[in-house]
Amino acid sequence: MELGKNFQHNEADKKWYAHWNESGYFKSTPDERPAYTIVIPPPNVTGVLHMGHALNNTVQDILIRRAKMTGFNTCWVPGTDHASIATEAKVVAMLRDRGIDKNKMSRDEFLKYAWEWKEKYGGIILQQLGKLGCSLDWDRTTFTMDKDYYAAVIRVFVELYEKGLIYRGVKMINWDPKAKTALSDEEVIHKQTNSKLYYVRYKLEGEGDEYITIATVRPETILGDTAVCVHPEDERYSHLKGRYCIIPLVNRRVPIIFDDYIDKEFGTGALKVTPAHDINDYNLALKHNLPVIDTLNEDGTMSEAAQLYIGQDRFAVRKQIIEDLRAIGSVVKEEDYSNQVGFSERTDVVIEPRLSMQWWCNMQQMATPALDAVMNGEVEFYPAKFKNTYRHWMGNIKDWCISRQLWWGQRIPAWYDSEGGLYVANTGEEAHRHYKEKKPELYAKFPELRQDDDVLDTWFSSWLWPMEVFDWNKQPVNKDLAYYYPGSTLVTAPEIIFFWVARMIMAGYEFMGRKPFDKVYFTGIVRDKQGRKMSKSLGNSPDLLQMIEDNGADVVRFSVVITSPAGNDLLFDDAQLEQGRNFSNKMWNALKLVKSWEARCAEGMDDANVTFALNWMDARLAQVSLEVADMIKEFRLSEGLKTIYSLIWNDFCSWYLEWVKPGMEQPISRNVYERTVSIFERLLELLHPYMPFITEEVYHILRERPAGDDLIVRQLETIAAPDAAILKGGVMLQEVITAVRDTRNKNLLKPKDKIKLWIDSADKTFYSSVEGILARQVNAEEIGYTTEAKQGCIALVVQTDKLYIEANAAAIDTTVQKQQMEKDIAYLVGFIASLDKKLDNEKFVQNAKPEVIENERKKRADAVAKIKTLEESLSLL
RNA sequence: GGGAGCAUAGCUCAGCUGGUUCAGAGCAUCUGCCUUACAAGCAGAGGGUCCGCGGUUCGAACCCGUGUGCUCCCA
Repeated sequence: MELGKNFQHNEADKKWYAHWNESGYFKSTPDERPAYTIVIPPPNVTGVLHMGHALNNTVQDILIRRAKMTGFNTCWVPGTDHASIATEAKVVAMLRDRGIDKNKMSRDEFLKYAWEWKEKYGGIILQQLGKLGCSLDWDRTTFTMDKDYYAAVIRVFVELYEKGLIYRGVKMINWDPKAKTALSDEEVIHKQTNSKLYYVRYKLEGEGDEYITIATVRPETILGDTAVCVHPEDERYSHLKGRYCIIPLVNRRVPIIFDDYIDKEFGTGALKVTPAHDINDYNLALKHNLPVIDTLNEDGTMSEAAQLYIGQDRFAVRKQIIEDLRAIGSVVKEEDYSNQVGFSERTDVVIEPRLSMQWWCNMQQMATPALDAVMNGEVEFYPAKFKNTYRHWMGNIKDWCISRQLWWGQRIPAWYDSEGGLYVANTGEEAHRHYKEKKPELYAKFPELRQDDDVLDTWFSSWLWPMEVFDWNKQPVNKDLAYYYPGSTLVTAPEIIFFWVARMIMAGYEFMGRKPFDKVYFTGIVRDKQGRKMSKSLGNSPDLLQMIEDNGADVVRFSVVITSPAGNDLLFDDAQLEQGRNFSNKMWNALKLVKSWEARCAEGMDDANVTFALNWMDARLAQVSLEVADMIKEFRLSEGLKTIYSLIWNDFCSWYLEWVKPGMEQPISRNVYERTVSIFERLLELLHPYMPFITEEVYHILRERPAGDDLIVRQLETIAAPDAAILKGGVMLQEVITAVRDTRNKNLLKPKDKIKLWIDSADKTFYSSVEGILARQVNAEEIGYTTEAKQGCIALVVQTDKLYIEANAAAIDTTVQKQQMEKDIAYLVGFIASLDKKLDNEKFVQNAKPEVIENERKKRADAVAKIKTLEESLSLL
């Protein structure tokens, strides 16, 4: 079979993904094996694959594939969430493009369009995950607005309402004027912003020209001021007790009030109080019984109540009002000021604190078991540092605002009668029944109920994900749920620890009575080369699909994982793609080499000269397999990949293949060939979870295979501890080869110049076992043994063995060699001195553990022996 | 303002319970090679005040304190 110059990823990716999928390898049904379950963090239905997804899902796929190869029945559940705000915005935009105004259509009409949009675009991101190689059980694909899922969300709402944990109330909420909905605290992003602090004077009521000056960054809210507040102990203002001042422009008379909430140092020490637009001011208003004037409309324009600028945007008014205030001489001064401003996570507009009637979920009770579970390790966090973050949030948990003024989402199952009476129920019929029972007379007159217009926060549905993907609501006791729940590992980004992780844990305990997953692995954030977070607005996120197209999924996976230490941020750089490409190429070439031997196999050859290589490679494989198993267990995936990379490139390609490689046109022993192929297969096994496509392709080219013999489902053998002596021998052999090569280089011997190598060592057995390998690797035509110094040779020392290179004397220049040896001796002398200092120190000998002392003595003895060897060799040069 | 984390080679990071085979890896750099799978390669090399200061200890990259710089989360 003729192999191409390179691995052709485009064909192989497509071919193998289809093969795996069609062979049912991604599917899972409960059986007697242990389950390994991952529920995907459902990507937003409006989303397209970006670097964050690539990292997150590559990690999950690695865990799943590895588990698959180690005896688990793996189930990775795909799906998407409906993303209320984002999707509704998309649909509104789509309608606008078609010349349709959302405000002029009914809820049902709008939802029809929304579903149309979802059917058309909602599956894109899942297909893209397939391109990345994700081994998802597609038959289990779930959407948070599926009929059954919808019902589950409603049921949970009703249950929590009946338990008294959900209630309706007026509070200060975060208002998104663009999406025109309330948001939870978690959906507000605080950013440091450069603002202006304006000092504005309010005239005091009464005769004369007395003023009080306040400082504000939001002068447009002046129109809603209903008091000015100062600290009771502030001497500057103590004379103002009982006085009133006049709000400029609107000429409203408001009291000067006193409260120790005020920070005397900030601004002028006098605070304008705008109860409708600031939570702290609102609290003051409650305490001091002040009126509340809401001067903003839902879209962020000024309301009728503002009296001025009605219908104008809040930011335009901010500029205008300052000019107008300046015109009447009310602006005292302005200064630059840096403050934290809240922005909407979804629409990126500035959030308005707003008093509003919303639905709330009291989290206090649910938080307790969820907090305990993480603190006592029942749910394990990796890295553990996130336990702190979690504890902090859970310990100060606030009620969750769960209603959204949108149409796309689960509509709140609350109905109102004409008197405002409230009925919460799973269905409209049920609500009517309650109504009829409770108020038969009213019912007789007005049987109609009006359902609440709002929908629930998307996270109020996705917190049920780990259980509802297994059909919890419809069949609370079912085989899948019993088998797959709790999930093994949740892989997600730390930024949604509160949004989602914490709430899933709460929901798990509240509704299942059990945790939703055993472990949570938090990946890092993907950043660009300069360390900036990748984002649409910065435009620094590469086109991932193009990247997969150009490089193949394996290379993208490689580059994403190789640089991503456990739980740390990932700095993505194109250089890593190159490294991955080179690695693929390396394996492809190794395949070509091994394949080229297939036709040259000879039976019954004497393998003695390469036995060491075979045994050593086995031992290295065992050693690395064990290391990698530990690393993956601890989510040190990047280290695992580095380790495998090095095993394949260095140990296998650079050493092993060179050691067993037959001479030009020479035959190779059948036994050596077969063992080489097996070793190659085992390397592919190790690498497969990281780079599934090329490994599967190479696996199949390596040998003819019966149907069903696919790498993806191969089971890893249990590994016995490697033979330490062979490993040590391998290191020694490599050291000798490197040292001889280096000496050749330093003495300006050409690669083609033949040498004779003389060895003076106590361990002749070892050298005879590697003689053939050694001779070829250093291009020696002969290897001999000696017990005395060889005159006229270049001497070198490896550990405590002496080696002599006999070569064409004319070419030899020993200057560099000599310098190196002198340096080595000097280093060792210093080393011995430091050891002596330590060993002569009584306190050390008294306090240190015996084995430590013993080790120091041994080091000293070795160093002494080595100096002796070096000196002898040096005297020859 | 509260909390968390980080600082080791030019870059990205390992370094588990303190003990000179522990100062490491990969990438990058330099030198020599078109050597019979691979120049997307091979062989070899150089490179660090382990952020500063103080302390604990026989011994500190590692533990404690402090300063500086950076990052993240919360308010």
